[in-house]
Amino acid sequence: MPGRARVSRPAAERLSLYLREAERLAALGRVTVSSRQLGASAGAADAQVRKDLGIIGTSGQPGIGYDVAALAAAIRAVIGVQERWRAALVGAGNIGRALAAYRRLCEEGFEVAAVFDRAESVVGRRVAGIEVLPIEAIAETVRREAIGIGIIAVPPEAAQEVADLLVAAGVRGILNFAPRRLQVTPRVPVVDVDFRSALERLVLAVSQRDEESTADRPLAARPGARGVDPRRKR
Amino acid sequence: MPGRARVSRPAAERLSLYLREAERLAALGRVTVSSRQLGASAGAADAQVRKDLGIIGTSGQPGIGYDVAALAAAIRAVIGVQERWRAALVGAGNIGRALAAYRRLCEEGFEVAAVFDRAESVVGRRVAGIEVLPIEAIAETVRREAIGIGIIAVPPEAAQEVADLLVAAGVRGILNFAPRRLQVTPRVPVVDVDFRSALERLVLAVSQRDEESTADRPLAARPGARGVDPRRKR
DNA sequence: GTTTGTGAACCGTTTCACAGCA
DNA sequence: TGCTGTGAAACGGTTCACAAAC
Repeated sequence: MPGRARVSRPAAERLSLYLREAERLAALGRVTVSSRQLGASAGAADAQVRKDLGIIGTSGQPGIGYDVAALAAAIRAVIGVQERWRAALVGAGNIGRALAAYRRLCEEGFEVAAVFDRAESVVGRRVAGIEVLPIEAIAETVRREAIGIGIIAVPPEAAQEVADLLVAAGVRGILNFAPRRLQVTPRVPVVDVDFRSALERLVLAVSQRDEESTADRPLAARPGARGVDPRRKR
Repeated sequence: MPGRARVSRPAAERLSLYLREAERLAALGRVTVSSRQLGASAGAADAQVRKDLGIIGTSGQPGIGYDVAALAAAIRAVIGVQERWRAALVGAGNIGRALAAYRRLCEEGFEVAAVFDRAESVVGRRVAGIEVLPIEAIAETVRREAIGIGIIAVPPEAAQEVADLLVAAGVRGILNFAPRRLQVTPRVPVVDVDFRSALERLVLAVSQRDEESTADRPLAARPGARGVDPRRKR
C-alpha cells in the first residue's frame, strides 16, 4: 500500500534529499546505505533518518543498512513521482525562461507542457521549444493537456490573478515564484520559492553569526550549527 | 540597540513576509497595522505575530496596532538590510542570468557586483551589464569589491568546489541554487534554494491532500490547512 | 563490531487565554 | 470595543539510549 503516511514539512524536505543521495549511490553501483551516511547528505542525525524511513514504511537490515534501489523506489512512491507530472508555466520572463530551459527536470519526473504569458510581444514566440500562449488559454489547455501543476513566474501584482486562473482550470498544486502570499483554497497546496526571502534569511543568519562570535566566546561548537556535522561519539 | 535577538528559522521566514506587507502598506499610505492583518499576509496567527515582534523588540499600541514605518525599519535592522549587500554570482547559465537580470533586488538592498563562470565561451561576455570573469578571479575580486555573499548557480558537480573558493575568498554567506548539500565551515551560513526539492514537496503535498479527501470525510476544515485562514472566533 | 527500530525524554515553537491599555 | 503583551498549556519534532538483529 504505497503512499500511506503523514509526512511533516521538514521530513518532506529531507526525503527529497535522501532520494537524491540514493540516486547518486545507485548510479555509483552501491547497493546499501546506512542511516548515518544518508543523514550526512541531508544534514540530519542518523536516528532522524531511521524515524523518517520508518514513517514511510521502509525498513533496512540491522548491521547492513537500507537497500538503495528499494529506498529510492519507496521515496518516489510516497512523494508521488512514479508517474510524470505535467506543469503549466505562467510567465515567460527571466525566471520562467530559465525554468523552461532547465532540462534536468524531465529526468526527474517533471515536464513543462505549456507556457503562458500576458504580453502580446511574447505570445507566439517559442521558449525552450514550446509556443507561448496567452493566459486566456490557460483553462482550456490545462484540461486538454492533462496538466497537474501550475508554476507562477509572473510579477507579484499579477500573481493572485494567475493563481485564480490556474485553480479554476483545475491544477492540483501551485509552485509560486512570485514574492506574494497567495490566497487559494486549501484543496490546492502552494509551495513558495522566494529569492528575496532566501536572501534575507541568509543575511539574517550572517548577522546572527557575527554577533555570536563577537559577543560570546570566540570558539564554540553551536548545537544547531550546520556544515560537516560533528555528531560522532555514542 | 538594533540586531539584538535570537530569531528561529521559521520566525526569520515570517519576518521577511511581515516586512513585505509593511512595505506594501506604507506605499499605500497606511500608518498602522494590526497583528491579525500582518499575520494574514504571512499565514500566521495573530498571537504568533505579536510574539515575533516582541522578540525583535518592536512594540505596538493596544487598540491601535503597529506603526508601519517603524515596523519596517525594525525588521530591516534585525535582518541586516539597512546597508547594501554586494554579491558574487557564480554561474552564468539560465538561473544565473535570470538572477542577474532581476533588477528588483537592487531596490531591496542587494546588488550583484560580479559574475563568474568557468566556461571560456562565456567569460568576457556581459550579463546584465556586468562582465563575466573566470572563476580563478573570485578570490581577488571578492576582496577588492568588498563582496559579502556568494550565489552559487552552477551544476551540482561543481557546487562544492565553488563553495570552497567562495569561502576561501572570504564571503560571509552563501545562497545555493545547486541541488547539492554543501559542506562548509559553520562560520559561513548557507541557504538553499532548490527547484526540484520544491517541486517534490509540492507533489507530496498534493498526494497527501488527495488521500485525505478520499479516505476521510469529504469536507473537513483541516487544522494545518493553508489559504484564507479561518481563524476567527475567540 | 555494525546498524536498525523505537519508546522515552527533551526541546522549541505554536496556540490559548486573559489581563491591561487606548 | 479593539488590540497588544505574556505567562501557561499544548503540540510536534528531534535527540537519546538501548534492545534486537545481522
